[in-house]
Amino acid sequence: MAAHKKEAFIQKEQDLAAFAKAIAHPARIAILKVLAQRKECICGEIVEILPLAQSTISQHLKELKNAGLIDGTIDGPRSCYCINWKAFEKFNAEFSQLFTGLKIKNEKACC
Amino acid sequence: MAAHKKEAFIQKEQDLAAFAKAIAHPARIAILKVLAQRKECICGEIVEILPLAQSTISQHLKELKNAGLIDGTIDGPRSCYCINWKAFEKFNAEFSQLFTGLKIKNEKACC
DNA sequence: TTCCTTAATCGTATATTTGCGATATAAGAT
DNA sequence: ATCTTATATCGCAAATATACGATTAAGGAA
Repeated sequence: MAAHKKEAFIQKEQDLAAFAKAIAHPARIAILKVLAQRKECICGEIVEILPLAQSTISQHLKELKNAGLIDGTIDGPRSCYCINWKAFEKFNAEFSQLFTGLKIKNEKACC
Repeated sequence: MAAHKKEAFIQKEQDLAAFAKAIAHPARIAILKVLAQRKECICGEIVEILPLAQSTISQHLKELKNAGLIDGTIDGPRSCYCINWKAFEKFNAEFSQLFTGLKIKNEKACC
C-alpha cells in the first residue's frame, strides 16, 4: 500500500539516493554532458541534440535543477543552464567516501 | 506513448544510468553499507536491521545483483551476498571520468 | 518422512517516472 | 498591439518501481 518508505533511512542515505536518482537516466546524463562541454550556457540546443521532445527536456532540466546539479536563470523566453560543479563534487566526494572508506577493512570477499 | 526511450542513448550513458539507478534508493544504499561492514557475508540479517519486509529486501538484493554491484551464492536455505568491489570501482571511475575530465575546460560558470 | 528455517518468487496495490502534445507565458521584434 | 520565438507547465497515457503478504522451494534437524 505504499511505495516510498524513504523516511525510515538516514539523511545521508536519502541525499545520496536522490543524487543518484537525478543521474539515473541516460537523457539526464546526456544533458549534463552537453552542459559540461559548452563554455556558454545553452538552452534549447539540447532539444536539437537529443531525440526527445522539448517538454521532456524541460522536465529533465527541472529535475536536475531540483537535485541541485545544475543552475538556471530564466531570462524571459531564453533560459540559461549550467552545471553546478560544487554540488557535483560534493556528491562525488560523499559517494566515494561512503564506500571507499569501508573497502579497506575487508578486501577479501567471500563469494 | 512510451516511457523508456533509453535505446536512443549511447551505451556508456546507459550503463552509468543503470548503475546510478541501482544505488538510487536509500534501502539499497543501506544494504550496501551493511554488506560492506561485515567481514562475513550475511543474508537475513539485513531484514532485521532494515525496516522492510523480507520480500522487499530480497527484491532489492536482486536488483543490486542484476546491476552487478553485489555477488551472491544461494546455498540452499541460506544465501550469501557480498559487494563486488571491482564492479563498484569500475563505475566509480567511469563516473568521475565522465565529468571531472570536462570540468577543467570551463571552470567559470555563467549562471 | 515430516517439521523448521531461510530466502526467492508470485500476485497485487499504489506511487512514481517517462514521454508527448497542447497550452500558457514572457520577452523581443515588427 | 500583434507576431515570433523559446521555455515552462498542464494533462494524460503507458511503463516502472516500491512494498507487502502469501506462497513456493530447498536444505537441515527431528
